[in-house]
Amino acid sequence: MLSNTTVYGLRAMIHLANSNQDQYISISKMSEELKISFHFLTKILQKLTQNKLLVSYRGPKGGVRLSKKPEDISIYEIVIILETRPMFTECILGIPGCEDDAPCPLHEEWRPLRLQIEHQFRTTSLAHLADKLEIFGKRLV
Amino acid sequence: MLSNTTVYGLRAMIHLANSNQDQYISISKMSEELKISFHFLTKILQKLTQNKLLVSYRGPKGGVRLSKKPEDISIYEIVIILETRPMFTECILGIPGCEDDAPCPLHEEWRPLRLQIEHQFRTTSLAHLADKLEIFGKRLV
DNA sequence: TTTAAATAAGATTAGCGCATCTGAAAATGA
DNA sequence: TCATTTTCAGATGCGCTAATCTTATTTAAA
Repeated sequence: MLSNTTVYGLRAMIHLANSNQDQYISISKMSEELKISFHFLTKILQKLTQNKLLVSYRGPKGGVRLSKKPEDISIYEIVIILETRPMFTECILGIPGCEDDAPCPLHEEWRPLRLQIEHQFRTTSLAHLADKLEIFGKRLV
Repeated sequence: MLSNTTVYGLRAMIHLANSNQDQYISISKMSEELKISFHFLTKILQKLTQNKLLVSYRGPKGGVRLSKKPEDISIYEIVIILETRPMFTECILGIPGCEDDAPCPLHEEWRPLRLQIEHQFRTTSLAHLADKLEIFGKRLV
């Protein structure tokens, strides 16, 4: 469903939403806590930094932090940035040019589900997920 | 969402459901009509044959045919056979052991969507899709 | 000013699904 | 029996994402 890259990115972002927003969090620390390869995580967070979802700071005491409040970051944004395929729009049968006007046989059945998934992703914020982590003791590892 | 293998398999099965059930359909003919590499399609249909969804016959006039009525084959069965990942059960954050009792932060939001997708796949038959192809002129290529 | 800590960026390697190729086996028909 | 058609099965090559490695750059603190 989601690539490893996206999954790691989501976990890292939830972790950041659950951390102190006023300080930069070291990527190496995060990679240890989340059990993600440091170099790979660096690459992923770079992409999120380039796309303005994170702010980075180099040097000692450096790291990354969220660019806006966790309430204002949806997991939709993260997925769009990290996923190479257009998962919220692509045809379930992979038929080129499949759309409402020229649908594949599965189009009508798939459309509402696709929209529902997109809606859920758009309306789920990092803050919401971080709360769950905090309050209900859910896990990222 | 679905691998190429699964997508090709689904298209081929819909094509078969839309063909004469009483005769074997040549894989090479199908590969031409569906614009799928012959060798690759052969591999996919072999898997479906091994899993009893198709019956094959070698030699001249050979090919494959559905093992039961199109009404009785759901696309769920096809996906389960061809997809390597357990897409109807896996955690959206890829966290090992994530389940109702030990959920990840996204578990509650994802669960109903996952179940809905599974239900749609389980209740969509090849016959239904073949009808659409026939009646509404939808396309597989 | 120097050293160490940290991200940035590019190059390289590994693994896996995708796709192809080749030969074997089975069935038909002449 | 023999040639042809077809699926079956195993091996091989390709390409992309995943993962690693290396070097450069920035910054803080001693």
